[in-house]
Amino acid sequence: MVGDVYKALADPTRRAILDELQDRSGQTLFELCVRLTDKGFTSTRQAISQHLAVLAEAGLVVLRRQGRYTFIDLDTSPLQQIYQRWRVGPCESDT
Amino acid sequence: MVGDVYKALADPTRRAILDELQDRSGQTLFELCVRLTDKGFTSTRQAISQHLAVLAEAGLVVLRRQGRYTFIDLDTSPLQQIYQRWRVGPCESDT
DNA sequence: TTGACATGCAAGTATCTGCTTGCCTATTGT
DNA sequence: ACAATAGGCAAGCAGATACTTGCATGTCAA
Repeated sequence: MVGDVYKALADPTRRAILDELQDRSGQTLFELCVRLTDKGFTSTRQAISQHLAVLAEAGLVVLRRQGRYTFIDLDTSPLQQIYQRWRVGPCESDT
Repeated sequence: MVGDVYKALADPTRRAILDELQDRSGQTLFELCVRLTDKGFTSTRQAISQHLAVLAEAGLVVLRRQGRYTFIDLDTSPLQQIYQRWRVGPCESDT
C-alpha cells in the first residue's frame, strides 16, 4: 500500500505540491492547480491529479472527496522512515 | 553540480549502497559489489558504478581514486535539505 | 431538469532511466 | 615486460514515467 515514498519525492512538481500543502493543507485540486500555476508551474489539472495519486499511494497526501470537491491533506509522517534511515551527524558538520 | 538528491534516492539499489556505506564507509567499488551481492542484489559492477556516479552528482558520496582502487565515502550532509524542507511533527505522532 | 463546474478515467506518446555489452586505461606484482 | 587486477567509458535496449488528449461521471445552482 505504501508505494515508494522515495519515488514520490523524485519529481519536482510533486515536491512543489507538498510545499504548497505544507503552506496550506486542505486545498481542493482546483485551488492547488491555480496556486501552482501562479508559482510558475505549467502542469495541467490531469497531470497534477496523477501526481496526487502517486503521493497518495506513498501516504504523503490524503484525498478526501466531499461533494464535487476533492480536498487534499498533507501527511508528512511517511517521511520519518527517511529521516531515521540515514543519520546526519549534526555535531561533526561544521568547524 | 548538486544533481537532484531526491532522484538519487529514488532507486532501491542506490539506497542499499548508502546503507552499506553507512555501515562501513571508505569501501572500494569491488568490495561494495561483493557486499551487495551477498545481500542479494544482482547488479553488475558497471551498474553499481553508474549508481555511484549519480550519488556522487548528488553529493551523497565522495569518490577518491587512489592507485588502482576507488574508495567510496558516504556524505549524508545533502540529506539535511530534505530533513529541513518538511517538518514532521514529532509531538503529535503517537498517543 | 438542465447546464456549468470539479473531477475522474484511460489510451497514446515521448522522454528518461537502469541495465547490459563490449572494449579501453591504469596500476600492481612477479 | 607481462599478466592480472580494479576500474572507466560509451552505445544500445527495454521498461518506467510524466504528460497530453478526449471523454465520462457526479454535483450543485437556477
